[in-house]
Amino acid sequence: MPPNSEHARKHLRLAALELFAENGFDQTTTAQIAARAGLTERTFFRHFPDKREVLFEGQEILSAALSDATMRAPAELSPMQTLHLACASVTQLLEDNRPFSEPRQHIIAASPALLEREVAKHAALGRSVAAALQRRGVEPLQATFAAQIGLAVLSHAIALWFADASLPLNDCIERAFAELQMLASPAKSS
Amino acid sequence: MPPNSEHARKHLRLAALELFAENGFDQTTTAQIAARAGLTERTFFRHFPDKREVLFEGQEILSAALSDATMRAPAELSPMQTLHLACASVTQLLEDNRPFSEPRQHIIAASPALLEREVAKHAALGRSVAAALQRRGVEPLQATFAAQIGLAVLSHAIALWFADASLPLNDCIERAFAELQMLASPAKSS
DNA sequence: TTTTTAATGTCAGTGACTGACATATAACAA
DNA sequence: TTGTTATATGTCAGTCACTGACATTAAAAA
Repeated sequence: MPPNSEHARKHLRLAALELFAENGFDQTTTAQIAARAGLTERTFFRHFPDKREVLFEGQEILSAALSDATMRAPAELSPMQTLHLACASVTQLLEDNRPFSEPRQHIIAASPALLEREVAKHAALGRSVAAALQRRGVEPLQATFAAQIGLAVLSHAIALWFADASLPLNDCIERAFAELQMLASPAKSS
Repeated sequence: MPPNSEHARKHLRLAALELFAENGFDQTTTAQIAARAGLTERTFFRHFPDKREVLFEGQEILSAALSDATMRAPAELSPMQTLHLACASVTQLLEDNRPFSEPRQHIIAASPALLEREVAKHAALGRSVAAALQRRGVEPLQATFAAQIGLAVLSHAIALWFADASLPLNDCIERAFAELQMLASPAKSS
């Protein structure tokens, strides 16, 4: 094979993770990351479009999985039922990634710039799911709205899951969708 | 008075708006903005922490209004009733700002970097509202969840409002909250 | 072994952003 | 009026993220 590229990406990601954890995102230069990986700054930018992106790889996998599940759901399901099913279908993916995403969250939470990128990724995920709903015949504005709500529920489920490590993610998802119904129903008090 | 600062800010904002509309965000340098405002690049960065922020002023006003209304709502209201009331209480503010926010949206939508900042502002608004709900006694995770849902409803209401200029924003808000109930209720089909 | 191709290195350059220091201008006091 | 002070701005040098152009290496295939 021609010189392996995955090898370099892996090392760059690892070096970045270490340096961000040690010195913080802002105090770390891309040249330092590249140096620790035994590479040049220029090579860093050949693998990642910008300094932040080194922490956000694999996001497209979740996005694709969620969108696919949304499109493939039985046609008779309502938008929210569709999203419920789609969320349930990506639990395995999220559970596999948990060991990686846990330390990442700490780093991201410590830097406004990284937080900004994180919410941008979340918004992109929302647009992707909304597009999938549209392909099921949902009106554009409705699709965007439903996707936003569905992702808020998923985020809440993940928050519950992070708060209590013993709970399976699937249970958290069930609970989050149940809490959505309670929140949205007009009769319910606090 | 000592040399007026508001004057410079206004001119910088106006110059930026014009240049972004003419040449796009990426093709505009901060030096150009400052030059059109009759100032220096250094002065630009004394008034705005970064190039994007010149488009995002007044956001704190909405954030403060929404948080205040959330905190001041009658104690017996449920979280979602509280947010419904809070949303209704900022319609005037949003309607007054519409002439400014409409052209801004076009510029923002044309630049990924600006879109990223916009969703970051939205997320910050969500954190602020969640904090307000917490001060009403709502549990942290619940508060974050409810705030997310509430802001998604408000966003949807604004989308409806932008889609049909003849509708009053208040009607859009009522409709958006009604649509949330329909979406969330399990019995309903698409 | 030679050729080819993908990955990397080198280097110069742009533009966002910052710190340090100097200057101007308006209000206020003498 | 004149000097003093505080705030806004100018100037300049420097760092760092990011890019284009071109040269170089190393593995794969011919």
